[in-house]
Amino acid sequence: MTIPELPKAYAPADHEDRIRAAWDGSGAFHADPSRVLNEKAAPYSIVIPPPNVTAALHLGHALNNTLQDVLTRFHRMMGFETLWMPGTDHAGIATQAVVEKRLRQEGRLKGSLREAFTREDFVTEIQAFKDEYEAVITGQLKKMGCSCDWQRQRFTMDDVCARAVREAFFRLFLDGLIYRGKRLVNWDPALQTAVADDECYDQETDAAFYYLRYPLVHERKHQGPRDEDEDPQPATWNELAARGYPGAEEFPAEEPAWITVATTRPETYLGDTAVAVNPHDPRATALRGLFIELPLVGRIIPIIEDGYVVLPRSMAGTQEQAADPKAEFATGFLKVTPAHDPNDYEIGRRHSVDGAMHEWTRARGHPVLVNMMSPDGRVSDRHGWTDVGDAHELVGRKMAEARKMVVELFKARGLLGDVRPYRHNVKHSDRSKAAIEPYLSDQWYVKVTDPRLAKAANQAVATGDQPAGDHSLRFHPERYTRTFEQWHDGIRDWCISRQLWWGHRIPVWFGGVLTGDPQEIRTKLAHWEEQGRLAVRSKPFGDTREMAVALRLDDAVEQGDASASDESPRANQAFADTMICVRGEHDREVIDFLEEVGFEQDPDVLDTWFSSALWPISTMGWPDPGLASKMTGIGDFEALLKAFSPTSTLCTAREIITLWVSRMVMFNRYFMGEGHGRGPVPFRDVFIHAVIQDGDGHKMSKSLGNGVDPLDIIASHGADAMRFTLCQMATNTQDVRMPVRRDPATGRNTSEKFDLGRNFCNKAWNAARFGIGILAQVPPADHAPLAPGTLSLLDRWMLSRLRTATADINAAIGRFEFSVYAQTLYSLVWNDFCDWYLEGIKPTVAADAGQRAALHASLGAILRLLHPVAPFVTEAIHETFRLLRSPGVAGLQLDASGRGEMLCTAAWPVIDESLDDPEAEREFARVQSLVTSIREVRAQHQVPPRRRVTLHLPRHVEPTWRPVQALLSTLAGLDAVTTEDPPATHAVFSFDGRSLAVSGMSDAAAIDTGAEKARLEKIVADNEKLMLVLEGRLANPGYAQKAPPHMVQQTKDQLAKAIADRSAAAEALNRL
RNA sequence: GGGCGGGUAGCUCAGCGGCGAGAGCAUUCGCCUUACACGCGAAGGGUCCGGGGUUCGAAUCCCCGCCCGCCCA
Repeated sequence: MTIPELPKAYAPADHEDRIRAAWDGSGAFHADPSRVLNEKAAPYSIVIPPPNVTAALHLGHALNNTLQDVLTRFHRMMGFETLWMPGTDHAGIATQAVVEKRLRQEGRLKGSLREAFTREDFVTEIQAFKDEYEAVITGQLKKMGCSCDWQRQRFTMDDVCARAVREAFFRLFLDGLIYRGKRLVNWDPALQTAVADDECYDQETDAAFYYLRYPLVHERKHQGPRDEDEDPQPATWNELAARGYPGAEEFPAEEPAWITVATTRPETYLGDTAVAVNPHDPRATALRGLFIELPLVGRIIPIIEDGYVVLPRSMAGTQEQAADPKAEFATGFLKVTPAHDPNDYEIGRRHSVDGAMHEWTRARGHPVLVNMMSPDGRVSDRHGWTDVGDAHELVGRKMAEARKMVVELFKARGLLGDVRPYRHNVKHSDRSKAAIEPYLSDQWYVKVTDPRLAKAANQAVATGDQPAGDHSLRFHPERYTRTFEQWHDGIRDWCISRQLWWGHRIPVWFGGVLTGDPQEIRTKLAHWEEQGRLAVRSKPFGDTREMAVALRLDDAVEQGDASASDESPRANQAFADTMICVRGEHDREVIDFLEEVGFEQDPDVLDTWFSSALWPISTMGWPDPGLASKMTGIGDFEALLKAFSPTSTLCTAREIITLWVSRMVMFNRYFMGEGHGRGPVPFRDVFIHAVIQDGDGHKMSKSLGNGVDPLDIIASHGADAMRFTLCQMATNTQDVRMPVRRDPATGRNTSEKFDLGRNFCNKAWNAARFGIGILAQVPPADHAPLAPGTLSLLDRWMLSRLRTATADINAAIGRFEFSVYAQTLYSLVWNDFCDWYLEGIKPTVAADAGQRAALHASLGAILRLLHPVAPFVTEAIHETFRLLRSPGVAGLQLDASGRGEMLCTAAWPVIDESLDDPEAEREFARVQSLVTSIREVRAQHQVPPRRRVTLHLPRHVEPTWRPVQALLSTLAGLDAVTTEDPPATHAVFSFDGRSLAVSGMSDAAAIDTGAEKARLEKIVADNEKLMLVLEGRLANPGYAQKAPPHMVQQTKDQLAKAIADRSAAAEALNRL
């Protein structure tokens, strides 16, 4: 058989497509769950963190997926039945925003989205966009060499995953873990949806502090039903003075008194429900029992005491308080607008449960939360605000406009104090750039505060005895356990509704205006409920303290709405409070009936993380694998879930711990544990890797648009080079900076950082080219595997190094130390195999069958060890390498796995301990050391590499070098080793405390004495310096007494050698 | 505000009680030595952020401080 010669350089583009096609064609990455269930192989599984379909992948994803592929390929070669489940995520808001922007750029969308498109048409647009980007992303992953099970690829909104989402929602709803309530959210008035905190950014804005005077009044005197005509009685300065209010006497005694609030958002005063004062404020006591009458509106609100209120600088009790920048602007009085400010919301919560606000507002029938804005960002009296009073001219105004008007109205009434310019951060929406309005709206929540969810998640990481902790989930690096735990400790209920069109629609129908007989409807609902096809709940439900606020607000809203539209006949209000969750997405009978009688489905969609949280099980067909098989035509879903769930490892970045990992753990434990939160975790190990930053230290992200396309790097350096470099950078550091530059020739990004990987791949390629070239020349003898003991020193050394490296690599991958894996390979291949082994065998390998067997074994093992990180180049080499035959070396197994001829399914090397050869390692280290010394001398005398020199050894030393003389000559470029005295033109060097000589360095009659003198002087100086250090150490009495004896001995030996080396060099210097 | 990480060669980073503190790139010198110039051989280059402490011994452990970054409020 003729073995083809490999090209001189590895050109990735010449191989990658061919090899990828071969992998695809072989089905090598398709996991077979039956092998697990039949106990033919142990399972190893990973689910991909599904990339968003909003944009192409960047280098951060390249790192993430490279590491997953290393794990996947490693375990596949180790003999595990290995599943790497690929897929993509629909990314609700991000994708919707991107498509909306695109439509605008194309001129196909002007004005409001909701007016220009129907929901259905817009979703069709997004669907097309998703198809486009899903293909781009899949293409990127394939080009990177990811060995995913592509036949099983999923999408978070496909039928299989949608089924899981529907079931999960239904079960949580049924179990009372989902509720609907009013909460403050970040409201984007342009997109008209709630947005998450991480979808907002702060922008410095020039604004102002407005000082508004709020009149003080007495509570009306009579109890009982409120008399609308009874005006509240103003409190006068006189009275305040009598109550001991500091400074009251400076005002006209009989005039109505007021306090001043400072605010940057005067328009929200319409929603004020209290004024707060710090309990340490000297004015607080004097104000007890007094109230505020909101100008124009006429609403009476209480004065409450709360430590959150910033004291003005003049009253600050501590330095810290005075240093608060707000203290400069503060008046000590804070208008409390719980429906329009998160801090005020918290104050509202604190005081509504058992505080003054609660008692008082309850008695007056006033809500704690007054919402004065409509979803499009205008002042509105239709969303929970009834007491408009004289403020009606503000209704319908945009918030910014209302601000100006409020200021004017206060000014006209003499109620405007100062206006002071103030620069501060204002939250804006990432997607629309609109200023965020804190906004109270109806949202759906998962009650993750329930112990079955958050607490169960924490139990998974806790160490200790059951049931306190089961330690079934481990983070790597371990420190991230704390992040995970603290998140769950401080967790708040999870808002899962988004006011979008793209996503899983909330499967709940509300009672509206109904037609039909309530009794009949009830009967049907009960019947279906019994069949498990729907779940019925009346709102409100739940009983937490937190909800008390929301409930009171719900009441308020109902009052407001009722006055606004009082059309519905009372009989049909029977289902006004009814919420119905329909279990089956395609249960037409139920859905059609509900809609016929007037129930309407909630228009909102679920937060994307809700479906992501189910990813490890939804992709495997939960809850109905049989149905999943029917839907997809993939037959073995049933076995898939049994064989591969829970998965083995999750590989992701740290900001995902809270967003995604946490939710997967909660859901997996809940749904796979029959509702008690003690089910299995979705994965045993979570590996957190570094974040890739751009050259400016910003995180590469799809939304920032600073991502570098892996395909650019593949184009300039090749996929393996990119993978190796990324792997080599994956240390336990938190961030990796990756500056790139645009190559003017191609217009693509590239970076010199990847030269490391490219050079290494080329080095491996050429080593293989050389090795294969030698092995192809001589047909192998028909021979049993060679015993290591029969091999040469160099071969035994190489096999010993290989065995150590393999053990190190196994351990490194097991501990997720990817950079250790890469670096171990680098030095094994480059330093040991190329620099020493291949150089050393050149003169002998042609005639030494044992050496050829060792070469074959080494090369075969290296290809396998290298494959997980550099799959293309190794597979390309293997195409030729596998044609070679070799008797092999006993103790080093390079079996085929029996699953095809390709390297990707070859077995991982198993190297027996018997190949450990410390004696060979020691002996060859001595050779390396002498070779290096000779090379130093050669370099200093500028001896050309081709020129051979002669080594002169003392007669009694020579025998110790005789066995390795040939090796020494090869590596150091010697023509002879002699015991004869050197000729006049020679150079002396110190080795092992002895003075050795080299001659024949040039044809000139004399050597360069200047260079030689400088060289020797440096040796003397270096050794003298070292002697000082070592002598100092030994002179320390504590050292000899307390340090371990072998340390002391080592120091003594070092010192002896330094002294000998110094004197050898000094002697040579004298002779010169 | 709470939590976490980092500061080591010109650059990017390893090392985390005991090596004269390392690697890759960059720099300098010599080489197109028949696997590889994406290469070979050699060299120079360090108050291990600052200050205390523990220890026979600290880049490494502890305390204080100064910078930089991330996550969660």
